[in-house]
Amino acid sequence: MKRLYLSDTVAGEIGSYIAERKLSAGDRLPSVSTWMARLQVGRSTLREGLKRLEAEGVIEVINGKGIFVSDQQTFRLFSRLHVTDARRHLLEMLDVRLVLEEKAVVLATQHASEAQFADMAQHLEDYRAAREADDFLRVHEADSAFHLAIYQASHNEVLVALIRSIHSELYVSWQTPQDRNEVFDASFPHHVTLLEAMRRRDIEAASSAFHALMAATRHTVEMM
Amino acid sequence: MKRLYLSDTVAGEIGSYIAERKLSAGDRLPSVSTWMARLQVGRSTLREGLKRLEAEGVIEVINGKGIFVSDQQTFRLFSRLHVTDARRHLLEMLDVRLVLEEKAVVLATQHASEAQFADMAQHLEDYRAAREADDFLRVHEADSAFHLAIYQASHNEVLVALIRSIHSELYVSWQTPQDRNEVFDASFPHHVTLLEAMRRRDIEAASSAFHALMAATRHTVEMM
DNA sequence: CATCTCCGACCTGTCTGATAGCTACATTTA
DNA sequence: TAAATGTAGCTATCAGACAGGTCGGAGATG
Repeated sequence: MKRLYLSDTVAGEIGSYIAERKLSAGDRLPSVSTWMARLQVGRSTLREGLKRLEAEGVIEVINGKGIFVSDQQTFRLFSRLHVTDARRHLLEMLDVRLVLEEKAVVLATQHASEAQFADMAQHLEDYRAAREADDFLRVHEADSAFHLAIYQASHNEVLVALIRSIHSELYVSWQTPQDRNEVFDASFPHHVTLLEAMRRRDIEAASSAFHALMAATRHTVEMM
Repeated sequence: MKRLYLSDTVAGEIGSYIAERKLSAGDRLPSVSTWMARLQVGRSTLREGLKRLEAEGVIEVINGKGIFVSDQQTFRLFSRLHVTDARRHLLEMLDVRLVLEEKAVVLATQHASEAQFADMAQHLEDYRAAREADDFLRVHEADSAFHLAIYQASHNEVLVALIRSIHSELYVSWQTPQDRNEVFDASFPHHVTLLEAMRRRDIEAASSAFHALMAATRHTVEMM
């Protein structure tokens, strides 16, 4: 049933090229004319393939410079989701985040290395320092980094890929300018408790600390 | 910093056209030459814009027919995930699926309407009939439809959007041609038990039935 | 010698005209 | 009536051309 277009084949071909050579962010790919000769296709066909890879976030084509491997793909998960009730939407997102991150917490408690725990501790320290300096941007960055570190420590690549993809859409929305202090002050102690529990490899305690953290977050959303 | 290319403007323009007129799946868009005249751009530029929208899953361009609004966006979550160990990858996917779908099961048990339960029952009946006819394609379709129905009955739009987006990548992979019978035969009874428990609004029973189902699936993967 | 300017090689962005192939539908034909 | 054919409209692809961005080196300038 699936129609096969040359331009899609081109996209696959170039994607394979990247995968096979294990190229990473910033690496440069052969030029358009090189690919035209190599794949024996016309210019427009090739560019359509490139455009598709670009839309998928695999590559970046820069005028005058060349074709480069992109650092990460960004998707638009909710771009076509018609959100009528913002508060309800936030609560639904929290539900999804809850189950994904709880899994990450459990896996991280089991599998995280000491270096990864140290990494998390550093993010928490940044968190505290930024809060003290009333630098909310950095507070949020540190908070994000802490949670991302948990996902990474889960050693589940699918989970990491998934959360990286939807992170911006899943986490950003509740950054209301109002009452930031409350949100952060309420959740910070739970962060500390969570990290300590994970470090002790105490799944029960880690899980319950995480639930307490999410309960606090949910509470602030429900108050909105 | 963000460079503005005409082809991206085109994509935005056509996207707006769809949003403004609230077009939905299957609706037909003006032809390429119409757009060329309307936006005053060349054909290749326009087609690059279309290719981007196509990659984002917004539209579908079919040779000889025209340009149509697509029913769902599909993004490629694992396109850049270098999978070295297929078996481990499958197990990781199962972990992610487990937590997402368990949440869906619980929510569906609480919130599903009778019509939605009837829908699930119909899919199960299709499942059984297809299995009897040894029509594995339809077996898989019915199975997919059953699980998707659970997500939809959860009434959590974020969950639905998420699972719709990654469904093809999260579920397709273990369709190994070999031993299909075993997989399906082992899991079918659990499907029935699961539906009955949800229908009774018995969260405990539904949850444990779902776990049994996933345990069976995990078992077959681990045997691979 | 150090610095600046300019030019040319190489790259991508866009346009245009032409051709082939696909699809749906009306028309003709057996 | 049903199959074959013609046709209009559409997308897929190609080839060539030109404009504009980027970068580094040759040469001018001090």
